[in-house]
Amino acid sequence: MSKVGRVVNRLAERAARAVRCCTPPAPSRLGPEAAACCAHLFRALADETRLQILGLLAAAREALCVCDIEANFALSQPTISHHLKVLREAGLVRAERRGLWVYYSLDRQGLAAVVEFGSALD
Amino acid sequence: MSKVGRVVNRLAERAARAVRCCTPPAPSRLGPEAAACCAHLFRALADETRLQILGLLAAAREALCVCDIEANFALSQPTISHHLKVLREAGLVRAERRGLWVYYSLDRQGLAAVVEFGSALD
DNA sequence: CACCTGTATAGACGAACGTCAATATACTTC
DNA sequence: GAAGTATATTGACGTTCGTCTATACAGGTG
Repeated sequence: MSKVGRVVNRLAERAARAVRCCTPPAPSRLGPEAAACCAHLFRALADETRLQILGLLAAAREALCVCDIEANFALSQPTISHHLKVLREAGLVRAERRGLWVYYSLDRQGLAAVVEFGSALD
Repeated sequence: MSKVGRVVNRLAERAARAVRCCTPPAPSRLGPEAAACCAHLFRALADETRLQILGLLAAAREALCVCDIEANFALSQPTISHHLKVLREAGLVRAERRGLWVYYSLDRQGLAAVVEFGSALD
């Protein structure tokens, strides 16, 4: 059976089961689209190296060039570049070119989103 | 060459490069052990389904049994059980057995950790 | 212009993850 | 204790992720 078919079957089966076991359904506080957006953000934070990069940028309190960041890890340059890209696309850091170097700094907006999420569910 | 060998080589090479390009090294605000711990937490949040489960529990403002949670998703029972386990082990939800059912509720401590992280880097 | 240096991208590979069907476990009821 | 229901665990499979090497691109310098 197709995947869609299986899903439909499962939902129909649930609808048929008239008696709910305990509490009535409550509308989630996090819609599917909001959840997808937050998941993208948290996926960027779900790696030890990326968290340490954020820690470095926070401690520096100023922009750092890639080679400075790279110097703190026993990882190849492309790997660091990859992590920076993930952080950038999640809105957690910003990049700025200065001549030959690219400087990265924290993007407070992304961090604010993290705090917001935690507070919203509380 | 072994992985360790490669890493050692890379570090030695960096030490040899006497001239740093721009800023002096700053101690990270997030040690390796703290980063690993936070990464574990965020990995649990890095999935759309798990975020929606948290949203459900937050909206309910009371414990929900697994079948109630399950009813909100087109996913198999073992899959939901798996997600609940991940959330449990991250300290984001708590489980409590009541007769035949297991009730899940938010664990504010885990959520507080998320907020703390966001604030700490700011 | 040719060359060098810093950063990004492409492609490959193994590990980890989300999902499922099948099965086991925990508890209740007859 | 046998049967039924709610939840957890196991093992398999395809996908995503982190890492690497090799290479491309961008911006300086002779």
